[in-house]
Amino acid sequence: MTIKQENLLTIKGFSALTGIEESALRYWDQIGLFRPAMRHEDNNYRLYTLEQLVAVDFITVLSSLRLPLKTICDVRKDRDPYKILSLLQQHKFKIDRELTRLQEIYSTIHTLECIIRQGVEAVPGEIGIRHLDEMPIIMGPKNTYGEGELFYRALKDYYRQAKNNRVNIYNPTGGYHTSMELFIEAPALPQYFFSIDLTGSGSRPAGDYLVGYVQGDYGQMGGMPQKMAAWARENDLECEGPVYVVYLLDDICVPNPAQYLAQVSVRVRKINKNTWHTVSG
Amino acid sequence: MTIKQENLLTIKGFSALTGIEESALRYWDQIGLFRPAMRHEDNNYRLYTLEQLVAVDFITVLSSLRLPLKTICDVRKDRDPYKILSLLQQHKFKIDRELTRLQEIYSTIHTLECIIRQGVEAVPGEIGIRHLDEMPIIMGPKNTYGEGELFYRALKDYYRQAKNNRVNIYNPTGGYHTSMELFIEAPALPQYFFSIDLTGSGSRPAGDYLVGYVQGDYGQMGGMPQKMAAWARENDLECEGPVYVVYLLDDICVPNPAQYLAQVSVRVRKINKNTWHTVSG
DNA sequence: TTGCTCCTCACGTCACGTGAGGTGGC
DNA sequence: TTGCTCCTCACGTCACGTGAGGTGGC
Repeated sequence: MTIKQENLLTIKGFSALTGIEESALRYWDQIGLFRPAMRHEDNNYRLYTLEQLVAVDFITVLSSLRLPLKTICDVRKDRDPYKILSLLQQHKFKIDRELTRLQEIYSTIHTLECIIRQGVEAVPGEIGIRHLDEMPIIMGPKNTYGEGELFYRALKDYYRQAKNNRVNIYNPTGGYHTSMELFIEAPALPQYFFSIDLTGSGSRPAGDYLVGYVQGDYGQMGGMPQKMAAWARENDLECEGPVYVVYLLDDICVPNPAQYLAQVSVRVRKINKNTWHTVSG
Repeated sequence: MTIKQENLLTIKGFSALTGIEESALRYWDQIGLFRPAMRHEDNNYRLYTLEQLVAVDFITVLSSLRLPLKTICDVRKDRDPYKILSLLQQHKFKIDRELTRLQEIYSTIHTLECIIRQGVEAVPGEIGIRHLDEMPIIMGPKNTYGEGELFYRALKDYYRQAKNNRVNIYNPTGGYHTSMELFIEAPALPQYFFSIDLTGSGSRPAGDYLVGYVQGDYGQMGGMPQKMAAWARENDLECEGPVYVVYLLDDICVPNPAQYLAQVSVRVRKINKNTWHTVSG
């Protein structure tokens, strides 16, 4: 099959047809990954043929997943169908892992969006009854506190074990206090930490919660625990089950820790027939 | 909240906890993206706090999709909840596009694997009846040939329109001849080109085909068209419908065009009650 | 003194991107 | 001469990675 001028493409035409930048084509030529079929005798222009499109496709598919050009180069220099098959197999595994990772990140971003949106809607200091949707979580191990200030050691332990258990460390973290009494006693020292994660087996169940919003740095609950307990009593409610603390706004959104915003939530039970005061909006 | 030695992490500890390399942490410090909470008074060591884990998470999530560190830097310098929300929104779009792209590549690789596997199993020169599964394809426009050697112009047109129509150009391409007669007449000039693509609306239907395997460069069919026609006649078969030519082995797998391998397939119909000779294996 | 962790500074890497200065045919 | 496409060569870029040479406390 003789090659005629008509079937030859200059670098510009070949670039337009493949979508590969001219600079990339020159670089590929330089490192020996992919060379033009020939050079023009007079002006040394690079001349490509249409058959070469197949090779370009192959290179772009492999490099699309950050396979180093050096590796692609080696593969192409000494290729046979079996080598290519095994390479493609490995590549499929890589793509699978990448897909999983991206889906995790997507889910994390989605969770983060929901949390921040709640954060911008919340009024600091407000206390009331609110319906909360189910929030899937992954619980960490029980925290052990010895002397004061060991909150951070517990958090460190939590992060460490999360990494060991391959829990997605990017997910927002919350504090879990086993009861309102313990929360009042030590509002900065939760008995557990948890990650908000769609794949979590645990959850904060959907339902009506007594919810309070507190502005301030991590663990700075001000008088919120007492205020919430008082609010419950005044409304003939009894707190039951655990207290969840989730930071809706933190370093991600606001540079100043004094403007962090936490959501405190705990389930309540009527203890007589008075009506509830419900927060509007 | 006073910071005690106990809550401070040296670069090694912080690196271990976050999984970020020490060199990356130093680089982030250098460009002002993420600085340690303080330096040790005596030895100038970088000292990180556990609160800083949140910021690291945020940075890694954003940079995981190749958002430039400069952009992340700018965002963090002047952040508020609404800006972060809009950034996350954009980021979700980016992830969506990336997911789609990866799924396309996965599917292309899968198709390529199937084709190459058929290529290594095929015996060059062999002709016989074979069951072929359905092959989804996207047809290109009708090729127009004027004078000789215009095969490449047609292929170029096909690629161009494929790009314009956002057909995944990475997919293996085949030739489509509208009838056995036309294939015999001009075996190197198919009336159409097509892409093998799972999302294609067209297809080569599943069924028993008369299949021939030809070794050689693109369009070099040797005597295969005539041989297949003869084979059909000898076995009291009549070719019907289009002839598909797919290169199972080409530049991707073998460096020498003389060793390319094409599969030619065409549907056949019995014209009397003689039994068929079926290829083994 | 040895071993360890940290420091800064400089240079390398990867896959190009971007001029700078020059060529060749209309 | 002008405009256009191509060339080579050199240097820049991005996000680090990798020593080289030095410090500080046990």
